[in-house]
Amino acid sequence: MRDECDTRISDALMAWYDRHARVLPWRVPPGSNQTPDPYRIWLSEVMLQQTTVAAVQAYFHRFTARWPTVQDLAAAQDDEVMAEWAGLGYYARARNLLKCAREVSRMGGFPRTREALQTLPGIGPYTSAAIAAIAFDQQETVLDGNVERVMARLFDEHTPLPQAKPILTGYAASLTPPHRPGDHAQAVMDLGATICTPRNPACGICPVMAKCAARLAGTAPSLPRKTRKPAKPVRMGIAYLGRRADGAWLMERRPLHGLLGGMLGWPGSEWAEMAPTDTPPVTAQWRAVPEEVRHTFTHFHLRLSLRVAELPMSADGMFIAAHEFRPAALPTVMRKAHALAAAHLNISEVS
DNA sequence: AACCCGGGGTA
DNA sequence: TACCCAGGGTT
Repeated sequence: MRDECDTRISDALMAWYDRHARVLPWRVPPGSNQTPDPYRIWLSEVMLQQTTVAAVQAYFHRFTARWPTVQDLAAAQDDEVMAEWAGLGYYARARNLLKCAREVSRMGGFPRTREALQTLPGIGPYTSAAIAAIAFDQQETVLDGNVERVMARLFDEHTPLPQAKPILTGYAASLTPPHRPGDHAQAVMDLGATICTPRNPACGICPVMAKCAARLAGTAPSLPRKTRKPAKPVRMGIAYLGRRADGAWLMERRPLHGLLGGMLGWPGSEWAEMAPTDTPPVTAQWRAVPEEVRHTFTHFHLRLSLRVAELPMSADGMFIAAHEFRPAALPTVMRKAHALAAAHLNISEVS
């Protein structure tokens, strides 16, 4: 934290933000007399981790309608929260969200400093700074993908990420003003999201174009530099979608840690680069579905073969009753598998 | 420091 | 296809 900053750039940014701030459901508009609700700021920041604003909005509305306060969320059941999070991805966020809500509820409210916030589950360097600045008006500096890009361009920094992170943090800190640090943070992120975009930045309408070293050098579109990531391997697997005569589905709760941790899923093989062996969870007349489910995760492509069967009422395993089965409560790959299997079984079910 | 962890939009 | 997105946790 520092007391002086480059006011030429930050003033221009703030003036732009006052006129062009995005309207977002968790945001207090610039010039408003409202006080930000730390619960809503925290919830939005966690949802926005590696997730676009467009994808978050509907989830934010559902969560805040169902759980208006952190105490409400703290009192929720784990399964309800995981089901409500389904489809948003990075499911460790949902588990940490609940842990965090319960700690905060027990403490009687959110701590106000970056240091204290960062000890809470799911709150790291970025999110702690964002909450401290936006919800509690503290002079903290956020560094996310937007800020990295804006700083790399403003200062024409060619050091590749992630090596450049400390350098870019220094630049960002040098611009953070003592007044309205939260609006400043949101201004930089709005600039990165709407003007200083990864490709084809709109330098011609940028409020800080006169101070941008990369625009002067003509290097803006190529910044920030990043080390190339290796190509994703393809993994294969088999999933078994068994349905009883009463409409109940054979499912399993995935282990708490690891891929899709804590979510409902279909029993099946491991997902590996070697072709899987066909080992059904229960004995039945399994039929192969001719098409595959294709899905891409963070670090691999999955090609999932499906087997379907009608199971006897006496079959062992965890069954989800027809009236409790909701495709929307499944992670996307499991929802895709169900949609394909249902089409193959010619089941007419409302999703 | 390296690795793990979703899903959707975009060029 | 590859990159991007209001990153954090684990080892």
